[in-house]
Amino acid sequence: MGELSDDQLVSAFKALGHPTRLAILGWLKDGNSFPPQDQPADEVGVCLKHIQARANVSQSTASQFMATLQRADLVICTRIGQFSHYRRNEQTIAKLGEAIGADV
Amino acid sequence: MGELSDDQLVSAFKALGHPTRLAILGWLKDGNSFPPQDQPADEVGVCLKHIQARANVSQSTASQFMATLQRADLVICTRIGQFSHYRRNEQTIAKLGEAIGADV
DNA sequence: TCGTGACATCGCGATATTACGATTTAGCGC
DNA sequence: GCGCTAAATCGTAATATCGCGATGTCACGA
Repeated sequence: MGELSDDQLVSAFKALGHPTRLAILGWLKDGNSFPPQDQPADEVGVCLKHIQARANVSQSTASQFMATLQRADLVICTRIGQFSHYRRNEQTIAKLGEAIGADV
Repeated sequence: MGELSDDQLVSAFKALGHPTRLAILGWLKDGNSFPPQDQPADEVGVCLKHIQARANVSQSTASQFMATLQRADLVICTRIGQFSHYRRNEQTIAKLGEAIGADV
């Protein structure tokens, strides 16, 4: 369980430096607050469609937001059939919290 | 001692989402690692000139970096005579760490 | 295999950020 | 006052990000 590199820190901070992406990460704390879906949200994550609906952006924008969060390792994507499910990567988020005060 | 608003979180993350600004905040943890100056660095902060020299950027760029960090409340500026001294705002940094996991 | 729905990627214009040199503002010593 | 230095601000070109519609890819069901 290593620490986050400087590059990883920067890309995580960059990803969080946008109001909608920051909000999405907060929403994902309670996956069951989203509409029901075939797979349980608290296991496999929330379907992109539901994230898009709550964020009120186009499909492509929602997809790109999640790709940015994923590149920063802040979320994990699980694809099941046609659906992409996103859930928080609590490990990275915890490391980020630890990095503040230690590295930062 | 309130918490950070969403806007404050976003602007703090945005400010940290740049490798040089992130590095500067780390450097400021040990003000005495900079060249000596009239005022003690661990009391009043580090002179902009020394930050500029270590970051290896132009004077105007260094000034703007610090202004960005200051707008995000991550550093405090103390002007003494002609010199602007910058030190970490540990209070905001601590709140930011707490916000990760709570809000984020 | 053909159509449909879910998602990713492309291409684009609009906007924001970056980093710089030049200029301005202001403090200091003479 | 004058010159010198420190720092903020201005103006700029280059670059990156934002958000969208259009297109491409893939899974599913009829």
